Amino acid sequence: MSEETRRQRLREIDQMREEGVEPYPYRFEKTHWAGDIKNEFSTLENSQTKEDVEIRTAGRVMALRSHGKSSFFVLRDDTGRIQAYIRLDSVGKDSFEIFKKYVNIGDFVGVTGFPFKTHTGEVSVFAKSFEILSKSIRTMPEKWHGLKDKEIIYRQRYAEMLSSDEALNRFKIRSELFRLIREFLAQRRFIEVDTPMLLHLTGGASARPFETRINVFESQMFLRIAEELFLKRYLVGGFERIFEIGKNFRNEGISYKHHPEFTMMELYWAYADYNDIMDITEAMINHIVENLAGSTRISYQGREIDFSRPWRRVKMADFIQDNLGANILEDSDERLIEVLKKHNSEPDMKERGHLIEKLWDLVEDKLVNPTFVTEHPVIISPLSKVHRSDPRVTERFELIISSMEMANAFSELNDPIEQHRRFLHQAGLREAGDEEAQMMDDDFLRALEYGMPPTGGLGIGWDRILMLVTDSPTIRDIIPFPLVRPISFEEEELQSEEELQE
RNA sequence: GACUCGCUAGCUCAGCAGGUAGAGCACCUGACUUUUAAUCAGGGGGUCGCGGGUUCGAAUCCCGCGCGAGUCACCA
Repeated sequence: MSEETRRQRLREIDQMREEGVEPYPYRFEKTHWAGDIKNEFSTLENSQTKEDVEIRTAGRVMALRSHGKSSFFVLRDDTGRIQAYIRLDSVGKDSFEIFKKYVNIGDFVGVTGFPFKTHTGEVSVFAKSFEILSKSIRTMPEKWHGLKDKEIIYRQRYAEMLSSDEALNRFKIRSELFRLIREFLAQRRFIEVDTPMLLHLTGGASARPFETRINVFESQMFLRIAEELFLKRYLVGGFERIFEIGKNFRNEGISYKHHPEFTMMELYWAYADYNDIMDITEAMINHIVENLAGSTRISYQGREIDFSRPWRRVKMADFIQDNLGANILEDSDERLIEVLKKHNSEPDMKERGHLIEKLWDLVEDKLVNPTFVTEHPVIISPLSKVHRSDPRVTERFELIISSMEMANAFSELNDPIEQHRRFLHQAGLREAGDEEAQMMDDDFLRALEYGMPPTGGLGIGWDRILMLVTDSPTIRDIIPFPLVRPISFEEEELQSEEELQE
């Protein structure tokens, strides 16, 4: 990495200090944000000044247009960009010299002055004084094309954020999403709780966990793959409407819709069933999409998705029957395998639940608009109640949007004897080599034996909803700091350190 | 994991009949007191992803590796 500019900056910083200009001061009293200034003074006439208003704003210098005895520069903060104007006769010769000599694109600068509109009608700040707040020693990405290299974008997300307003906004939307959820649920008497991520055994979902070790107990531990089993313990304890938003970790593949660390929300609602959960899911996602995208009809990767209610509901067995001609409730295993093979899908295991999952995968991509797929067979739903009028299936639904599973919910199984039986079946699968089968959780069963109210439960992968709302083609675009293969910048960093030691 | 494509200055890219590397932005110097991709003049900056091979000579051709992107397969 040859970095002439960086070396120049380091020299400049020394020089600044010699001249008594601190490159990294402690504080700036900021009274106005870029977006606010633009809004508040948009009604000024061209060339009009408002000298009675004092503005103190700060941000990163994104553009610098120097004209000898004056300069225009653009400051960017997390509300937008605002142009500032500085001139020799307003800040004085010494100060102006410092500006010319030391302010570069990329630096943080604070400005004190008053609002005005330029001849060409841009709301700006007329600087009466300025302060360098933090010197940057690396060059910014190109101002017009920005960063395009995906590798840099993912590995140095800060570089994308600081150079792309679109990126900054994308992650502001992420934050806004979680604010909206909390607001929505608080209005309905749901309270936010938390559960452990570090566990002695995992459960609540079918997935391979990350393994780690704890030194004090000298024992193996797992990162959680779901919040479910602990949130239900809250219900046993007496909580009625709870939710948790947090990370889950699954030691499986990475794809445009899978990321090993992802943000899941689970919600449990005592005295409700899966029909109630369907209603609240529909209402909540509808509410969030409308607020974030401005409409319940959005365009995702060139395809329209319509969130207007009510959403389509199809029974899993019917949908597979209609599309593949297989009956997952009645047909023999052999018949299911036959159908799978006909569609070039080779089952890894002959276990019936696995066959059903594979069949489902074949038809999932037919669903674009929000669709509730309901009544999954008991065999693939170890934590949900048997359907009240059909013992072959459960009171369960998954929400599919744009071929992605967005939510999974059911009338929660609260019969401890039945739950024990289901765990035994899962344990059998595990012994037969299914690494994703659930583990027997005796403490959870003990909790159920104390009694858990009838409950509707829900899990939503909000990252995927966020993909839709921001029209992002991959989940990595909406995870601020996605997982990347560790390597490659060692050399670069080593060199940087050597330079610093000079 | 398989296949396809990519990796050249800090960033965005050009250069590939094999002849020793270029532009724009950014940076430095100078001019310029309402510009907005400011303008004008001049200048510095590269182990062409890494390693090996072919060749008098490789950014360019061949092989291996690394990292990334896309498609497919699998788990939310």
